[in-house]
Amino acid sequence: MAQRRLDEFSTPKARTKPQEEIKKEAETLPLTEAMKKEKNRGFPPLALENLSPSYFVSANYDGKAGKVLIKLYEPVSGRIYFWYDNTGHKPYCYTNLSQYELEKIDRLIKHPGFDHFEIEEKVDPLLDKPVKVTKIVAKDPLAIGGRPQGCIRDIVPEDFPKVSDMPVASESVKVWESKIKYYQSYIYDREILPGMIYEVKNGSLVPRRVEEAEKMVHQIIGMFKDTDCEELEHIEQWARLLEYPAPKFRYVAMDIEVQSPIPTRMPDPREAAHPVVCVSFYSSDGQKRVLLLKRSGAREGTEHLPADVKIELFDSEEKLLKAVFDVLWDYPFVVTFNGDDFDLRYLTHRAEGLGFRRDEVPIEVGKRVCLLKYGVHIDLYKFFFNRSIQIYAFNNRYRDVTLGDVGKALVGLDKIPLEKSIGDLSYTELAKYCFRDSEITYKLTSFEDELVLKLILALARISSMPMEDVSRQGVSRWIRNFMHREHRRRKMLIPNAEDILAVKGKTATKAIIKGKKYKGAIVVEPVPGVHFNVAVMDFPSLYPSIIKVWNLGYQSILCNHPECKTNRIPDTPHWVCRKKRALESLLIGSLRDLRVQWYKPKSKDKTLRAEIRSWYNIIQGALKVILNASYGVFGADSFDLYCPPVAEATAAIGRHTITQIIRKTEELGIQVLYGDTDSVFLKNPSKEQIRELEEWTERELKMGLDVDKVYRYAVFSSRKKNYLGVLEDGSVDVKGLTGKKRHIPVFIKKAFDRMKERLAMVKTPADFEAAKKDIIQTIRDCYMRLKRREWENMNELAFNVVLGEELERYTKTTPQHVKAARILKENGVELKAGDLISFVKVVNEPHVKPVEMATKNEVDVDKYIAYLHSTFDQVLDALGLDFDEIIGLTKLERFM
DNA sequence: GCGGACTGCTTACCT
DNA sequence: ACAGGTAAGCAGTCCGCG
Repeated sequence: MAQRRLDEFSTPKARTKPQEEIKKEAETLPLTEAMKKEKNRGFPPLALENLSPSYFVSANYDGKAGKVLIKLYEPVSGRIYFWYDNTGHKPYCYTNLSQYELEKIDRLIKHPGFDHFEIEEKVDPLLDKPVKVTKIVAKDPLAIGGRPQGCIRDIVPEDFPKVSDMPVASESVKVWESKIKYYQSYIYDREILPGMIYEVKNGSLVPRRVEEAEKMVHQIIGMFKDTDCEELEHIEQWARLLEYPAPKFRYVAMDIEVQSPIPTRMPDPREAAHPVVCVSFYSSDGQKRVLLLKRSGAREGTEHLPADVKIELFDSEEKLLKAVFDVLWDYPFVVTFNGDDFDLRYLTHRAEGLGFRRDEVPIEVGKRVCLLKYGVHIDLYKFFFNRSIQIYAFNNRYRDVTLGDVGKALVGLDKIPLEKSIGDLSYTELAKYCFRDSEITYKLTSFEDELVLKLILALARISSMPMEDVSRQGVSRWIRNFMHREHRRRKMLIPNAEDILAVKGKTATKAIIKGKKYKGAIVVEPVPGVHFNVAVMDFPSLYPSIIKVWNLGYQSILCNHPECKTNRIPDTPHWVCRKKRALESLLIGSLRDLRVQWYKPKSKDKTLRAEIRSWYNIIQGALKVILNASYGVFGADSFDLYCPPVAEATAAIGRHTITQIIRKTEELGIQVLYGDTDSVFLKNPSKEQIRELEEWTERELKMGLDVDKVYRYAVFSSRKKNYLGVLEDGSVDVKGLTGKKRHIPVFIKKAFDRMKERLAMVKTPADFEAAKKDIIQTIRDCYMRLKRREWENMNELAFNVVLGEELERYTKTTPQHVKAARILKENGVELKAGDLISFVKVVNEPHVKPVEMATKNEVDVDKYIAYLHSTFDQVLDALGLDFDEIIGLTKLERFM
């Protein structure tokens, strides 16, 4: 297959115009007032021939210019430059109807957005053969799709059967690629790479070569020289994307405060009925500012802010907003926490209400996002809310996605607690409070060498998405987009989801859990008890390895070659293609290899400079996030390349793999204590046995099995996904035990943590006797304090449970936290899905009360003792202890 | 009318 | 808006019980 390398692209075939000419055109466009006013500063800031190397950070469709607009960030000046498309690229979609047939469709030909037809040869990946399709080219993206009615993509299948001479079923009329965002389509077609470095030459965007990075790419290729050609090509492409340097970012963090008459309620940003009384900024180039609105009756206050914070007092809100907007017209990156839904939205509507003209406001308000006309807005709330980011990039270090909790967990900085409402604060109290929020937002962006921005940049490169989109969308979009890029590059039609499903069908195995689509992983029954010297062996990224080694993808699974039907997937009726490599297998497989063999080791290599190592660590983290989701997306019907048999096959091969490992392990005379999905826990294996197992796995299964960690000892009950392991250095892994779940009362958690600390000190089996005595004491102590109602405050007894749904939607049952939430609501507290409910168990109906309303004497102590019991049982039976006996003894003592 | 066996719902966790 | 598997507690239902 003749393919161009990614670094060779970008000499657009179409006639190009220099940006000056575009600028002249832009000047004839109806320039907005603000644009004219900004012109002395050079607005729009065009990317001209002499532009220094700049990062492609964002792309959008500029409706006024009717062109794609690309934002380039030039790190030396710290400014954004605009580059408008000058190749005449137009939006389009494909159809299997011929030009002749399409011409009969009146509504299409007369559509104001219709431009022309082209005939193109493409490969249909579901048929695996070349097809001729008609490209319907439009004048603007909304003509293809996006309007509620009368779009080309709907007209074609609706109208053709009616105008056809032959009876045609509307399902046989196909339209492809009509739902791809226009600027994404542009990015794929022009093969420009978001996040990478560009210059402007003869009006075109040209990639800038960085020799140092190319050298590393070369080194990586050398390391993978034994891999086959097709795979190597992809390794090279990924490596180039990941080795090129990141810029130093120039950015500002922002936060606003609004004075609302009802302090418990968040002001509505659509109405923006109340004044913006304070705005703070904290920037990478040293600006620390608090802008305050003069309020009648406000006290000066006595709080101290850091000396370098500049406080500015405004006598009108208009002037304050103008000063805020000046900052937003200036910075290439603006960072907020929830700015999409609050800060930027509120500012915009407030400004409208105060009579600002549209073009004086630097914000573009969308349905769910707020973008900037000049720079790039990153909403950290959206980014940290992303489950994959939360779990895999930050190892679940923060639990609630609030500025305070994320700040505490990642940068050790909490919000300032407020006892009064915003309106009752003095100037300095308000300034201090507001400034702290900007400070946390800033530090969440700057910490660990600007990790967050670099992570977003790396993900933008991998997924070919603008930084704004990548920071707001989920991992399935990232994966979809790099798959789309590859389809376009190979001139493959991007299949419609319903066609994949129709051709490849559904699943064949039966899930254990009711309502699931197919059978998943194996969990081995644990051997209860205390076990010394336990080696945990696992497959690094098992599912991506399977996708790679077994050539899994929507094309290859259940392919139509008769000779492949014998290439069976164990434990399923499925087979997989022998003849042609699937794209998913290639792309995910090469990413996996790069992470495991290059980025993971480099991120730990102490011989490298700290900043290089930190970049490698960011990259391996980005790859981890993508690889961890790369199997799940095939089983998610929201994914555009949804293919249930691919997900099912992956899980089935996983079961087959771990089953074989267990069989081989036992053959080698090693006891398997436990295992889950991709891991086995081995009792006291010898070095020799481990080596033999590793070699056998590599040879027979073509996959690496590593020793992940060795526990000095591990404690298992009979429960799956429940254990405690003490590592050689004394640190303790607790998995799944109630004692670590976040909803349990602090009072019980403290006792559990004491036991954990005591167990960490145990080195030999003999040490256990003393440890058991101490643990018994801990439990008795906790029990007695409950019985005597000796706790410091009611919060210690609170269960903290997330409200998963809106309150009204609990119709089938009423769980306890919902009961407590309803009591809160009756008392005027506003609650929504995602809120944490803190409640205490009490004696009288309905047996729960919100913490703040409960008193010491109504606490149902026995319920807490029962909870203490079940929490400790998970460990006690393995230690040969019995909760009732421990408690019984104290009862005896009391009566003696 | 009441208690035990059972199922279903909900949340939090593991890989 | 990535997947399935497991634990735990409680809500709700059904059935038997002179």
